[in-house]
Amino acid sequence: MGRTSDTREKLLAASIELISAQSYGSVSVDDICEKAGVKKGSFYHFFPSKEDLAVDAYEAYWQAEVQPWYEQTFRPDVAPRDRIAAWCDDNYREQKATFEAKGHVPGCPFCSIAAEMGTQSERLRLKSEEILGRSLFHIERTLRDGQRDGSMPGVTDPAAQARAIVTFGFGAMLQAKVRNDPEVLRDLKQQVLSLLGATVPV
Amino acid sequence: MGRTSDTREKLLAASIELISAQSYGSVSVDDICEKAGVKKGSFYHFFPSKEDLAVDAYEAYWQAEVQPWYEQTFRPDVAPRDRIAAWCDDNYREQKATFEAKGHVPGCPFCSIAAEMGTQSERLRLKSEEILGRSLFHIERTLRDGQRDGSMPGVTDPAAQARAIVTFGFGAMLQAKVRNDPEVLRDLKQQVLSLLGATVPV
DNA sequence: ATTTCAGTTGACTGATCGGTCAAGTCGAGT
DNA sequence: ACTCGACTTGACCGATCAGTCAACTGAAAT
Repeated sequence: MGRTSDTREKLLAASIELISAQSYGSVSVDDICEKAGVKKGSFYHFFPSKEDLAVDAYEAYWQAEVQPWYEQTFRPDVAPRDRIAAWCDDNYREQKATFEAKGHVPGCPFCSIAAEMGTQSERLRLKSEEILGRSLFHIERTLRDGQRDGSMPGVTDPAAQARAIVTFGFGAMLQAKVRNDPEVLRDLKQQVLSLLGATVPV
Repeated sequence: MGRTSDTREKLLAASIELISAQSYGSVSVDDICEKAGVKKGSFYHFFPSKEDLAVDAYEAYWQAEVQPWYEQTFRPDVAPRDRIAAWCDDNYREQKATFEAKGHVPGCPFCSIAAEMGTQSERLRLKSEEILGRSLFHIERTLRDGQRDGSMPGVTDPAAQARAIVTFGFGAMLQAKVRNDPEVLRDLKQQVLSLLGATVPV
């Protein structure tokens, strides 16, 4: 019944691309529609509001782009230490590639929209919190694996140390954006792994 | 000749308050004028654009509020480790106080505007970078002091370790904003001090 | 007391904002 | 082949956006 289309997906893709490169507040519904090659009436056929689109777009972006990369990076057959190292290096490479292509370090899109809209849109904040929680989950599971197989003797409190790694990792992405210099992340791997070397639990 | 007024200062104060609590993009010139009790014509008598106001407002906010706190916190007569501890605790208390008063963890305003506008306004990004560099300066000087007086035996590379502390500290403020929970910062002091390899008495 | 000009005012602009709507179009299921 | 409704279209809405302007006001310096 009726026809189908990929308009919804085009809107999701256009919005995440524009908002990640700029910001939620500076990207208009018209901008998104133009980028997606869609008329505004169609936009409001699929999404009740710009905010609804954004929430769905971040979830779709995670599922389409980030989740597959996490599942690849945190494969159980990779040594725990190498999973963490790959996570750091991939983040570095990605930020560096965007910087060289666009001239700007974009930072983490989930963190950026949370920093911008966290106090104004509880739904956007919750979506960011949820997605960043999935990152934490992979890190924490990795630390537990490393603790179990004895390859990470520095891990004494996986939950707390995973939170520390997430804090440092996304903090470093933020610093790279502030300085607009991807080289801030060059030694991220060593810095994060050294967080696990210290036997001082929190 | 002519008259004087505090209109400029009122605009600076109103804008930093609104933008910190909301975001750059969602605060209009009209909002700022209304909060300052000033007509828009006066706004454009003092500032050529909203962006110019924001740059000046962040600098004025640093000079009026943050710089005095830093100079108090990082007084040379305070033991280096206590300076770092106070910096962490004050940040925790401030975020918690705002959360209890307004219901939202605001995060660091300089980081927030950099996350929002860093890729769009080079002037705003540079101002954030400059101000965050002043934080780094105080931390690094503290580590050098601790290294010199022997009270921080874990300090081997003050510049690098200061960058790590800044990365972790502002990363933690970002996580607190993402989760809208100031208690994320409760153990910031212990976590930061453990970056230095120092043992923390509890 | 007069001059002078920094500062103030409120009405105004054209563009753009998020969002609406009635009138279509067209493809999948029958 | 026809129907149903998912989807598309473009005109439209009132509000708000950043920014302008000429006329006005009043305090400080003379």
